[in-house]
Parts: sequence; C-alpha cells; structure tokens
Amino acid sequence: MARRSDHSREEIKELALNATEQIVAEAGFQSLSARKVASAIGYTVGTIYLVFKNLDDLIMQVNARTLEALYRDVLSHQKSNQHKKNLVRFGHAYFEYAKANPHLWSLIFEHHVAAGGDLTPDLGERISTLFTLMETEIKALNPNKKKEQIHTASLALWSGVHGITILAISEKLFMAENTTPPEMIDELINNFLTGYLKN
Amino acid sequence: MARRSDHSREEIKELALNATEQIVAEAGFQSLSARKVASAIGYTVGTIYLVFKNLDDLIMQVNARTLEALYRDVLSHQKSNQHKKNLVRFGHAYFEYAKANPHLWSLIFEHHVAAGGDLTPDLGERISTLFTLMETEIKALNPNKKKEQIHTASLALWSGVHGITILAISEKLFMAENTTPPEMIDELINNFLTGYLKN
DNA sequence: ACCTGAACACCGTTCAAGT
DNA sequence: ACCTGAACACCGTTCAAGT
Repeated sequence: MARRSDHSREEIKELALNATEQIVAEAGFQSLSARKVASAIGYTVGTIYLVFKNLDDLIMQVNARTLEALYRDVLSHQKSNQHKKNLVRFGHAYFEYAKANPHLWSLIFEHHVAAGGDLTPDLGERISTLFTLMETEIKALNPNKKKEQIHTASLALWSGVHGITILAISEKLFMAENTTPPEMIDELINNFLTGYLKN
Repeated sequence: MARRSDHSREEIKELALNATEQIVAEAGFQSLSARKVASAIGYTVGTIYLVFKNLDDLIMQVNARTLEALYRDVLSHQKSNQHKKNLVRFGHAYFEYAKANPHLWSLIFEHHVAAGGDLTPDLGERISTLFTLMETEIKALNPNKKKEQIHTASLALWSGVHGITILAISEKLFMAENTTPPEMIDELINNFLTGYLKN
C-alpha cells in the first residue's frame, strides 16, 4: 500500500493512465472502474479523484495518448514523392493499428462525452493533425484543386477508411469470402482518387 | 402498479422495448437501466429478467427494431432506373436517419456484445439486408462486374457512408466551413463510382 | 498536506417468498 | 403461476476524518 508522498501528483497521474490502458487493453471498456485503477496502482478510490476530475477525464486523457501513438504510427508510413501510395499506406496503417489495439482504439469512439462535459479541444486537435497528414498527400496529387475541395476529399476518404475499420473491428461487417479490410481500403482509395483526379 | 396477469409475456416485452426506446432516445445509452425500464412500465426489476435474458438481450432487440426502421426508411428512397441517384439517396437517407435518431442509432454501434455473448445472427441478417440494397444498385450500374467485385464495392461504399455518419453524429468530425455530411457523401459516392466504373 | 475509507445513491442479476 | 422485493456484489463520486 502506497504511503503519502511516495509519488508526486504527476507520477500518480502517469501510473493511473498506464494502469487504465492495461485494464482496457486486456478486458475492454466495460470492465474499467475507478476502484480497479486505484487498486492497480496501490491507492484508494479517493486518490483518483484527487488527480482526475472524474472517470471521463481519465478516459479522455487515455484517448489522447492513443491518438498520439496512432498518429506516430501512421506518420511512420509516409514515403516522400509517392503520394497515392502514401494514402494507401496510411489507410492500411490506420486499420492495422486498430486491429492490434482494438479495445483502446474503440475507447476513442465508444466513449461519448456525458452531457455538459467539455468537448476536449485536446482530442479535437489530435484528430485534425491526423487529417492534415492525408490532406497534404491529397494536395500533392493535384495542387490546383481548391483548398475546400482538398479538405472535403480528405474528410470523405478518411471517413471511409474509418468506416471500414470500425465495422471490421466491431465485427459488424460481414466480409465476403475473399475480401479483407485492407483490400477494401485499397478499393476505396483507388476508386475514389480516380474520380477525384478526373474532375 | 401492474397486477399479475394484467399483461401476457409478449405484451410485457413490447412495453419494455417501447420504454427502452423512449429512455435511450431521450437521454442516451448512459442513462438506461433495468430498474428504469421496469418502473416505466409499472413492474419491478425482476420482471425484466423474466422476459429478457439480461440487459444485453433487451438492447439487442431494440437494435434489431432500429435497424428494421432504418432499412424501411432507406428503402423508401429507392426509385427505379436511377441507380446512381438511388445510391446517393440511400447515403443521404442513412445519414438523415442517424441524425434524426442519434441515440438509438448510436446504440447499435456503441454496444459491443459482452464477452461470451451470442453474436446475434438476427442483427447480422438485418445489416446484410441493408447491404443488399446497395449491392443491387451497384450491380445494375454495370452487370458485367464479377460478383466479388460488386460485393467489395458495396461494402467499401457503405462503410464510407457509415464512417461519415458516425464521425458527424459523434461530433468527432470537424467540418470545413462550407462542407456538410450530405455533401461529403455525394463526393464520396460520385468519385468512387467514377473510379469503379472505369475499370 | 496527503490520502483514506466510509457514506450516498445508484447499478445488474438472482431467487426465496408472497399472493 | 406470476410477480415482488430483498439480497449480493458491484458502481461513481464526495468529503469528514485520520496521520
């Protein structure tokens, strides 16, 4: 049992975030509770509320870390001067990350902010950073497109990749015998870009 | 307070499903509880477990009804011999339904079956019925495509529409100033089909 | 000053007991 | 036979009290 002043507030925060990630990764959102996190780090429930505003706050901060890791992973698949290939690689990386971390990835989208809660500008920023990656590649494919067109296209394309991923991960997408999510992502991106670049 | 034999099991089931829909539609998944459903229909908690296996079972049956209504709504937007237009209309109808019923629609995808639970073949069937609608239109656009190609294309396209919808509904998609979800759906479907029909 | 742990108002689920 | 309601093992959140 941890004694007082064993850890600074920042250290307790870090311990709690790590413990939450482990609990969610192993057993999913359903099995997460403040008491479990507390006991995992050797403190009592009350301490969690000393460091986080509430469970929502804790979850939001875990989500921010997941998005950060996802972003870095996707970014690492960027190769200069192969813009179309980059987009496909981004799509694949996005799906593979979700597949490798289904519970943590799902937590981002499962968790709706309770009414009245903040909209967490932090999370919003991290999501748009991910977008900007795609936008840069789409712009490079045809720099003459209007800024607005480029933005809409990247939103539409990323949403498509996200949709394939979420349905595949939650097993609500019933695959054809010979179709895998990466193949669907290829199909989506290639067909979409053909149409997009034609206009 | 309801007396015994006031209602048949089927009647209680119907009352409970209606009450659940109302609670979720008004206040969201978070505020749903077996006790609330029971008190809304004038019975005690125990009765819920007489008629449903557990809360999961209740939610699954609500989801089946939501999908049924969604399917009928989408279907009503079908006009013969305008296949491309039909696909766009389906996409718009899907989004508009979700927008009009955000909590009930979200319940379908928020709710991950607890470990060990049945995969609810019922739900799966209803989802693939929705797919078949799109598949028929895509096939009509070019009947020479392989069955496999048609299936993959409709999965990819529907996932795209779903992705746009889920991000828009959960407010995790930050729109450009002049872009709306229906416009993004147009962009997605038109560009995708242009590429798809070119090959 | 830091942390505890009891308290409050809730949960899902079960099942002996009442009518 | 049908339904109750108490019981059990949990929750999130707060806050007086201990060290």
